[in-house]
Amino acid sequence: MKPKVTIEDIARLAGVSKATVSRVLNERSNVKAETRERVLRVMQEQGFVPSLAAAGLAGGRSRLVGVLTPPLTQPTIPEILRGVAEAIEHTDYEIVLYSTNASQNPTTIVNRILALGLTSCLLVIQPGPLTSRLQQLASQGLPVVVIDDQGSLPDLPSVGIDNRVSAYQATMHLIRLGYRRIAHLQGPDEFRCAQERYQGYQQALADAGLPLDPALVFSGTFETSSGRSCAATLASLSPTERPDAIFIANDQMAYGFLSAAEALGLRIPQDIAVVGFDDIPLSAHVRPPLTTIKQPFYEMGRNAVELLLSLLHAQWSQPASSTEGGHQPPIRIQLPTRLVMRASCGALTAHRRQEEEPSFSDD
Amino acid sequence: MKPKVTIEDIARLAGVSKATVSRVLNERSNVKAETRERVLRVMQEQGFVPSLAAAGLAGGRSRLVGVLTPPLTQPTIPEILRGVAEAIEHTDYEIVLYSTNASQNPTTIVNRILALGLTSCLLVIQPGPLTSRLQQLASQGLPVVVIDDQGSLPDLPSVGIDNRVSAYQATMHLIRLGYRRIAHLQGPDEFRCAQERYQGYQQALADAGLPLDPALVFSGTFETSSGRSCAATLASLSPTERPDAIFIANDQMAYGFLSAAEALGLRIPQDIAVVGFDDIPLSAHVRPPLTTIKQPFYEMGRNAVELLLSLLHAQWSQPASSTEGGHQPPIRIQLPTRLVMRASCGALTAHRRQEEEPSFSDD
DNA sequence: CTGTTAGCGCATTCAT
DNA sequence: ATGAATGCGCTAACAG
Repeated sequence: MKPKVTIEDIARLAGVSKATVSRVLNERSNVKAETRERVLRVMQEQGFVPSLAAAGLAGGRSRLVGVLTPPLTQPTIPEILRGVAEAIEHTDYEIVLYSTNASQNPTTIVNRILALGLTSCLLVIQPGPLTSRLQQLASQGLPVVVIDDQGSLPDLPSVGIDNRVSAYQATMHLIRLGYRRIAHLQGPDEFRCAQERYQGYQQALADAGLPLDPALVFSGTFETSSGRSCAATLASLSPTERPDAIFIANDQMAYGFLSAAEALGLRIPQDIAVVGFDDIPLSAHVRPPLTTIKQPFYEMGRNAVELLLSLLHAQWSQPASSTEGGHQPPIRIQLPTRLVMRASCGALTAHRRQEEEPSFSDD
Repeated sequence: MKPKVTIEDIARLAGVSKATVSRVLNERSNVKAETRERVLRVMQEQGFVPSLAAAGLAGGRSRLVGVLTPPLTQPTIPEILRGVAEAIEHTDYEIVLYSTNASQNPTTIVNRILALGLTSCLLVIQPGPLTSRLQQLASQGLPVVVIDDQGSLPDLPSVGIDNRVSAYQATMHLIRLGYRRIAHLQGPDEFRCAQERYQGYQQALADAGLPLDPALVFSGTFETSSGRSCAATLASLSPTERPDAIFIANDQMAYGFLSAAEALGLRIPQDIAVVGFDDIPLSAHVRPPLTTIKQPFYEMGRNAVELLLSLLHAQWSQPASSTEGGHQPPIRIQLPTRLVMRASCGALTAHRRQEEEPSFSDD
């Protein structure tokens, strides 16, 4: 079908041995400059591209990175993957995509991935239930990097954000706007990020000398429905009992809150100001547009790839580093977040800025 | 690091030759039932999974499907990819993801993909500029399937929708609601789907005995800004000149229209009813929620994979089918679309249904 | 039905 | 600095 150009062809045409061609490909050992150029030229002419499959097999070092993701329709994922793809683009690696749907056991998948022997390293988004398995693999020497946009922060190389500080900023923003009775809708306790965001909320109140009213702290599931029931609860309170603002631990719940609030006659932000967390694409387009903490998803993807590749290369350099965990201190890349101000927090009620008009990006 | 279990191990433990093990793996030739079971058992015990890389190399038939996509942040893509991933899931193939960003020449990428020799077939979403290159490859025998959510309908195996019929439905829906002066905002002429949608619009008017007023047909770019300028134009018309409804060729432009209309004081749907095309996730959440034609993106992904794999297997079965194009009739899978009624078309103004309330899905 | 023999395209020892 | 030989893990002809 397609007469693939092989190293052998190049070798013949350039009048050298296959080994030499391989040498100029991998730039490892020394090749006389003149020879190298000749080989390179022939490769150019023939449009030669080495077979990743064969190279991986022979060298034992596959240049495929496995990327394990939740369903791509989860709103945070595409932007992360865009960062991953862009970072990979600049390397000679390729992405093997393993997109899991909820119905399958992730551990099984991981095992299958590894057994296939295709990929030599793994990038995992939202590790969730398979954290322990990943830790085991990592300690056995498999380069693994975790992107924890949910902030699970396992004992693994990871990139993510500082949830505590970010939540602090969100809460403090409300405080600065003059709100005093500030509620919080938490994520589920199992998520470390939920705890951290709660801590940030607490800390902000404390620093501002505001009391922490347990009656104003609601527990949610990170899903839309939690937002709705929270809104219902607040709507049933008398205006004096009711908080004047709320920090909601993720945008998804905030959507539910907004939508239910509207139906229940609670005006946002006049009756209750809202700040969310994540800044997924929809957040700019709900009514009112949601003030929220922007997670740098794209950058998380990029950084994760860079970290993963550096781990991989480090492993290739140091051949016999203890088969069992060399127990390197787990690397953590923490990216800055940013408060995105929109209408839901009430900051723009006085003087709306054009930038914050509901407009849709042109792509 | 990880002592991979090889065929050789299995062969030794099961007391057979490597070839036999390979045979039970590929289920091609006959193996005595007893032997097969023994081998299978050993494989189970050892947790053996054959190396895709090696199998591909040796057999010349890689089980990796290359998937070429625009940036994942384009709103139609994640849902398509979800379908692709799910379909692949059920097979023993894996996905190699090539996500392109606008800045790179897609033809170069395609060449690189093929040269790598990793993948033996290609799934292309939104082929756009590289259609001719793909056709060439396909005629050389490379299994290629195109998902044309933009409806470019090349001379290649493809899955998509019937844009003409769908546009007809959209327009006819407005007509049935009683609108008589119905405008259309077109996509760019280069896109075949834009033409087809325009034809559907025309046909609907004709069938209803309504005149086609060229002054009510606007040309756009499929981007948000087109929607905005179109809205501006309509706002400048006197109420009698102004159309009472508009069919917009994609949702993206409809967003611009909605957003600008609001700013300009045009009420949707009271002043102008709007129907879009695509039904991307945002469409349920803009104000007012957008009535639109739903493209079955998920199913498109699934069907594309199935078609691609069937092509691939067909090729493996018929060994020497003309190196040059056997010129099979280009297969086309056409999936049904569906009109999703929301508020922007005015159909719900009288009796709103709960289903159409702005609510957010719980996932 | 099953074992034996060759490679797939490349990286990596050895030699020279 | 370069060539020759060996093998990665597997499939695909061959033989028997």
